[in-house]
Amino acid sequence: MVTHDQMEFLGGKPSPEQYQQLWRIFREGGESRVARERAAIRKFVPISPGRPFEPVEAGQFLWDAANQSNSHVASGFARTLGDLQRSIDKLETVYPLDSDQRVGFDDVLDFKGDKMYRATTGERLDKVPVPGSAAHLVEQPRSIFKTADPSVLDIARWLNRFSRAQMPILRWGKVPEETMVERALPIAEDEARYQLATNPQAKEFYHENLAHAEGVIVDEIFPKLSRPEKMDIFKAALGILSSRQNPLNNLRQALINWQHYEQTGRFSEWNWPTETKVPITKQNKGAEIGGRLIWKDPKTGEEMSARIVGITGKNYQVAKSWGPVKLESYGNALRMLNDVIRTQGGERPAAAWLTSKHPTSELRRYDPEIDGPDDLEQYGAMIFGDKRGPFTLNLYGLPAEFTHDMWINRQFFRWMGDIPMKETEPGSRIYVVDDAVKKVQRPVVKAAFEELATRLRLNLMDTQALMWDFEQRLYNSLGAEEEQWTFATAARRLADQWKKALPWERKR
DNA sequence: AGTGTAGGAATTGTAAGATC
DNA sequence: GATCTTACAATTCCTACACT
Repeated sequence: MVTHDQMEFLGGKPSPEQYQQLWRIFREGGESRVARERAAIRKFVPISPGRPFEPVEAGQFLWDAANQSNSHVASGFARTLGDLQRSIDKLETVYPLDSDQRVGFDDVLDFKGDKMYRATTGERLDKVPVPGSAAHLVEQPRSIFKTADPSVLDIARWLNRFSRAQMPILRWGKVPEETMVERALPIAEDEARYQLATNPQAKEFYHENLAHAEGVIVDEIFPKLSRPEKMDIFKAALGILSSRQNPLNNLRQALINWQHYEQTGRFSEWNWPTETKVPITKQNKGAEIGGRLIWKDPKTGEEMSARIVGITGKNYQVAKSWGPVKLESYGNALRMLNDVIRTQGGERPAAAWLTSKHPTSELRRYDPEIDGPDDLEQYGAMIFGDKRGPFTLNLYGLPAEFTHDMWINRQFFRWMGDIPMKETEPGSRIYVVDDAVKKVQRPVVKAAFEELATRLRLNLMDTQALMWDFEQRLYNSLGAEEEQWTFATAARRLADQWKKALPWERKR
């Protein structure tokens, strides 16, 4: 879909080349769709069999149509270029494009025999790209958007368009899973090989970055973490607290909880520095542990809110969650970690248990809800969940596991031409959905990356690191400014703060 | 009635960027 | 410089609904 920014990019009256682009989109679409759609397009373009088209003329017609200076549009099909584009997009969802030669809005290619040219510039392109591969987009950063910092939404929409122009959309549930994996692989391989040629160190990034962060933590914050079994337990807490947190907050909360662990021998299920007491009164009497308590701060009159984590004689004990997801989301997993340390008989055996495989029935001792047949062997850390489990295993350097992060989702569904978006309310702002990847989709994405890893002769973790870096380069080359925290930069920042005061003691 | 799936609500501290 | 806005390295829990 063409955004307002893109419309502005066209800069009022398009150049002949841009008319030509416009025309190509309509012409190629028109030839590859069913008659009904072709008829709709002919409303805009006065072509008839036998009449040779003039691309510039046709583009001019489209532009006029978009600007309402043409009677064909008076019937109300489209009023602006954006409307026109939305209509095309709608048609595309009804009548999927054939996987023919159509390419992106601003990237029309000409083929003469097996030779390829960029239609806009006439530039000869040596390599015929794999349809859907975005490698050449990273190679040649371009100004697609007029604003300096297009939103992720703008870019995701443009990327959907880029993919759909070259291949049919593959929607989850509409096509077999194998089809999606087959689609993904050639594109993935092309993009991965581009990465290996241009930024091969990306695959080691994850490991080296983490090693650096560990060094800073041990040297400047908690020297006791130099003991491997303690670092292993710390990493489990780090993994659990990663939900919806960037590395800075993730590491900060893990360090704060480690303080609690060193003092009490267990991790706090809630953000303990926020713990406070609220007197039980007639009005708030009868609330139970786990419930939400809302009260007014007696000093400031400010409305406060927290979860009840305990009840003593006269007071409710209340606290907040470790992060932006529900208190239990972190709390349940931290309780499991405490249980593992206790029942396995200490830090060293607990770490060994988390990093080795056991039948699902044994994992159910800690997490009764975990999926899988009783005798399926899974890593102990999988009790922390589908995302946090593999993430924790990656922190341990176990390369066999797959972490489902938002970049992997964006990338995989870009290959399908269907980066998901949603409206929070009808008519309201649309967001790129980075979350809510269904459980059933995960094995499919994982299968594609496993096969990719095999083809590249890399392990899964390095493959992920490589592709994660590619997707970020792609978004950045299209104008996103995705600041990326890493554990190393987070550790540096936190160590500096540590010297001044413990973070939770700093004045807000 | 039971099972499986999809999708929405709830959860909330931080800091960069925008605006005053 | 102060204050406000926005979005975030998403998950778990719950409910509605389709299907058996």
